[in-house]
Amino acid sequence: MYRYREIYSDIKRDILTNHYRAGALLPTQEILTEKYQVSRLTLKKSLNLLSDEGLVYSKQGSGTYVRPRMDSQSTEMLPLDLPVGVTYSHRDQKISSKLIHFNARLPTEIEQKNLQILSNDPVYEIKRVRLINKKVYSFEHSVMPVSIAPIDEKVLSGSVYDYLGSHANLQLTDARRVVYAEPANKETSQVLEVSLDSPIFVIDQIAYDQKGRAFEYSTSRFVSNHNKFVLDVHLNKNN
Amino acid sequence: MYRYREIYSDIKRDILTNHYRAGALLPTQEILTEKYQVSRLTLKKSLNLLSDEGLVYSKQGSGTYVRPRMDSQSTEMLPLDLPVGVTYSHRDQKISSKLIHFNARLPTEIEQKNLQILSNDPVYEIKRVRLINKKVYSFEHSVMPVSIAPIDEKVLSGSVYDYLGSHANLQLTDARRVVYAEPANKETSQVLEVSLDSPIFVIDQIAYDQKGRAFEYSTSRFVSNHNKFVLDVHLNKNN
DNA sequence: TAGTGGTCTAGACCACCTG
DNA sequence: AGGTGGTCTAGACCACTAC
Repeated sequence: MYRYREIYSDIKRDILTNHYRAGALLPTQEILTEKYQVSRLTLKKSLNLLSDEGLVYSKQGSGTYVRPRMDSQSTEMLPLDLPVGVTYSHRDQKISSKLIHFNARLPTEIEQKNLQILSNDPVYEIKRVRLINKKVYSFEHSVMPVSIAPIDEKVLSGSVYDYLGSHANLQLTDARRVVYAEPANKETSQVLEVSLDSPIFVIDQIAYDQKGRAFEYSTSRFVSNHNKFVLDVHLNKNN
Repeated sequence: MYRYREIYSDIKRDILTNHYRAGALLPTQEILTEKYQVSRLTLKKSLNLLSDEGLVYSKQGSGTYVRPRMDSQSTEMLPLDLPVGVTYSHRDQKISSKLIHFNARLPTEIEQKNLQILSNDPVYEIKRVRLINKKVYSFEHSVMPVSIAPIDEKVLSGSVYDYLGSHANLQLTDARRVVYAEPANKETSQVLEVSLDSPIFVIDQIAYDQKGRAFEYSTSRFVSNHNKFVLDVHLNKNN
């Protein structure tokens, strides 16, 4: 592994274990370069990572300070800046999927636009209910160009992202998410087992792979109040 | 201005104006260092900024590629990773506030925890309706320690963040946001002029200043469907 | 005035991709 | 094997803060 990553992890651990106290000054960059036996630039790269994460902030001419830590996020909340795929979020829980609908068809105009495909490029349409410990969790409607990779019902019982990673050398690296609230329609209320018109939290997502191709357009619906999403925002990045 | 920022802007402009086409290779770092007459490290810093923004991606041993551009976001959507303050989002629209409630009191337990204050540190409690072009837009309930800065009704007619920036040398640099959907209660439905139990999009926010102090705890409620929020996610940062 | 962080250089070596 | 990007160094100068 890289040196600046090691140093980053080392200092981060020292902060999280209160070895460096909140609000206190970190040692000067000169002292830290001696401690870790690296050049100042390498050390600075480590500090920049910490700064991007919001753990420290530097003031020119003064020093680098440890930020008071935000409360660690409650386990009930899911990070909004990670894949919606339940697989990644609840590692110790039993995730399963129930396939509601699976077929191929031609794309709608909106889908053509979002997936950057032509009107005669076929797409898969998939509707799944996601369950955690056999309890209904979300209702996911996704559309994927057939040209990306062949899909069958077996794949859909697990994580599609994992499958695409190992079989199509395709990784989710960027996503545009649009979030909003809406009343449950008939289908949603049935599937999520809530009453009609009750508030639903919706995440629309366009997923892009490492080369910037849009490969999935999906809408995920969550029962309100059961599910909250957390997002840590860092403005004023040094860059 | 810094050199790496200039180069970053220059290349970004070239990408956005299609001077460098989507999917195409950028010139090699060596050629670019000659073009801009800088060291490779400086150039690399510029490319890293572009990479963090998702405009390009680099493959070791191969080159740096221009990512196909995502659709520019619709004007109807507000970015979720910028201050909720309407002021920043709708620059060309007429923003106003209607003060519903303003007082000082002692904090609840939750507020003590979120704002990292003691039970006898007084807080301001503010309820405002935000309007765009005189149309109801959001209902904002915020709590702020009195110790941060003196507030009066005049300040509350404009942007509190602007006021804190100029009068208390305090800048919003980090925030933790929790988003979810809920049914409108009596107060919310009255203020936002919607029916009881209709879906409301909620953003809870803890705002931190440049030194990591929590200075505001707020809940903003938006009428569903009128308001959608967009978030661009970039995973796999090089770091 | 002294000390600190921010930027920048020229050059080196390594890891990876493509012929 | 050659070319590319990723990392790292030692040293320099500048900008800002604090005293």
